[in-house]
Amino acid sequence: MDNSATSWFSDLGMEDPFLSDQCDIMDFFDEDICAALGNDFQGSLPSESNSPSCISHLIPRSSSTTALCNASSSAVEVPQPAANLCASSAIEIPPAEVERPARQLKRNRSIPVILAFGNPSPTETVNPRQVSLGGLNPEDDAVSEVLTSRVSFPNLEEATKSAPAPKKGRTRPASQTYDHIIAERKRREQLSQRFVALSAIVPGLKKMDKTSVLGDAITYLKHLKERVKTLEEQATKQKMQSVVLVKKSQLVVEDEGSSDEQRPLPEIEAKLCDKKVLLRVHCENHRGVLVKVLSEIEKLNLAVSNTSVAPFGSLALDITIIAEMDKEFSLTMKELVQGLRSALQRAARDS
Amino acid sequence: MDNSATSWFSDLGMEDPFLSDQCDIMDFFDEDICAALGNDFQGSLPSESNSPSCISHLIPRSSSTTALCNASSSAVEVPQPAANLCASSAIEIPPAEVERPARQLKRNRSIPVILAFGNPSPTETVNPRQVSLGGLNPEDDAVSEVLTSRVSFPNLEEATKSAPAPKKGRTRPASQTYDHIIAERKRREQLSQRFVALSAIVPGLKKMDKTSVLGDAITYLKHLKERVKTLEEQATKQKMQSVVLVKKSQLVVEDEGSSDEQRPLPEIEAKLCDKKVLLRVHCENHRGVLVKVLSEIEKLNLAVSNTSVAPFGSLALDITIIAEMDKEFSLTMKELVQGLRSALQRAARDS
DNA sequence: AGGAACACGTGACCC
DNA sequence: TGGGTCACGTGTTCC
Repeated sequence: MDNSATSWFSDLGMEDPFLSDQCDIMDFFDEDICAALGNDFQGSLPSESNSPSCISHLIPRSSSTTALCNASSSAVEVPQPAANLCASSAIEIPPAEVERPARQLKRNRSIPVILAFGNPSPTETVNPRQVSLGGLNPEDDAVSEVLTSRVSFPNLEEATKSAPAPKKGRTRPASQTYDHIIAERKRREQLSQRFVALSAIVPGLKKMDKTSVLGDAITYLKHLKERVKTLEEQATKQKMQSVVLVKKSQLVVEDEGSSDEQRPLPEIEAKLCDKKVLLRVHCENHRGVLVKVLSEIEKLNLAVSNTSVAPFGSLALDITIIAEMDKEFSLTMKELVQGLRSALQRAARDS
Repeated sequence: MDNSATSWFSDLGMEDPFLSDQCDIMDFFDEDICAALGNDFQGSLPSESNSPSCISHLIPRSSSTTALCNASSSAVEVPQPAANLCASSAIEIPPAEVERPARQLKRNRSIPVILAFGNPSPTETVNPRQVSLGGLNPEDDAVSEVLTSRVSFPNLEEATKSAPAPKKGRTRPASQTYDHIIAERKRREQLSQRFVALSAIVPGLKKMDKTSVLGDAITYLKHLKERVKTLEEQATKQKMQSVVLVKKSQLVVEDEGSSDEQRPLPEIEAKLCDKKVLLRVHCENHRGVLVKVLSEIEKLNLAVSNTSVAPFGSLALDITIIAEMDKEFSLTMKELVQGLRSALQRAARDS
């Protein structure tokens, strides 16, 4: 039981592909493009912050290793026509260069049974329109106009933090924004992978959203923990159970067919031959139980001639006693067993 | 075994406060302020999108029920100096009105042992200033200048979507952005709660970040699953085995009800606990019977760890043996009992 | 300085 | 259509 809380790390070996590191999948994008264009692009933005997903289009995304359901071939990866806007002039990024497969059609819910937190591979992404540049309305000419004119914003140079020199700013030096973005993506992807891995092992998952998965995983984990606990203590104590009590039934009642076991441990068996008594006691290994048994036996006017005690299992004790009755005093085995049992139960209660 | 995959939902009852709904904690902010200022504010921004955390300051945040570690005094919450700007003019939000306690000093790492995903509760947050509206650089006058002039951006009216009428837009009707934001906050908070709940259950957690918690939870869950599995099959196979077969041996050998028992005297009884075997043999007291029994036991790859023999009556012998079997070698009690019986009968025939 | 982790607001998408 | 979920880029903090 105690080791279950400490030794479970042993199977941390990557038996599961989900838990493998695969940090390498992120080394995919053209660093030159990022280095060359990124700064200019960022510089041309109104200023720090804002346009949350605007710069993202410069950083192509890997084909989402998270997805489980990308076995659907299709593959074609429509190259996103009509990628209008995105800070049109003043930014000299060839839009064809910027491939952005993942953003549109984010969750491929066509296979709902397999959940995939994360982009389910850009298979059959038919609509290429909708660049959705950072919340900006595509196909809205007015907004596009706004963007364009915003790029030609007068004090552009002031807002520009060109080089990795942060001028005066509080925020990132603009060369690290890249690393920041891809690091964050990597983190997110890893987390999503863990989520699908988790949802794969938790049974009976009804809802597949992250919160539900986590919640059900928690209750399931609790359930497992408790089950292990009961199973473990049953494995030690209660395992003797049936064996043991079947024994007792032999003496007292002999109810054979019923598989009703589960009686507590003090199992006592007595045999009589002439005036000699063979006594077997199988009980929990508490302190003083042997003395208790022996003193109880002597109380019953039995003279012990042989005794043997041995531990069995983790917490059981096996006692064998041979004793002899007084000639004039005869005792039924039933009385003997019952007296002994009650004495043992009293002792167990007191301890 | 099979029910373990289906019946664990039974303890879904909210024994755990982390899993309680507590959706009500979100009804906190002043809707009037939001309705009155929000639209104007949003309209005064250059256009849709951008400034990701700009509107958020109008929506005060609840006192982060997620945090676990706010017992840490420490408390003082340095009030982030010089939080000027953020769309200074044109936006008539009294900064005192806008209390934004949670953003600064996000994770209270003063108690690293208790993890707390989420804001460590804004208790005794002294500073109400620091609007820090959006990702804009505070204390940067140039940027502030840029912002100011941006607000006076010429085609502001074009970008303005005043009412919940989305004019033409693709995005949200701007009255729902509130609900969106708080819904998202609620979702995030729930998720974080689940994370701390999970991290409280998984033992031996070394790193406390979400990814590690999830990963360790996964391996731990796998470990538990496997343990339950082995425990269960051990509980069924091994237990039933011993039970049933001891039973059967009893059936064959003993019939207790008649006072005259012990007919075919080799009475053998075996119990199994883990890999330990308790063996009791009650037989006629022939010469060499103990050696016979012991050698037979060793032939079965059982290592005797304790033995006791005592005469009982005139011609009976009572032997108690405790032995252990090899780990890889599993022996059914039936085989054990039968092998021993045949050996003893052979020995009795030969003598 | 620079990586790592987090919460945030936001647009997109689905039912 | 609206509530719910997701991934994204970003600002921020910690080491």
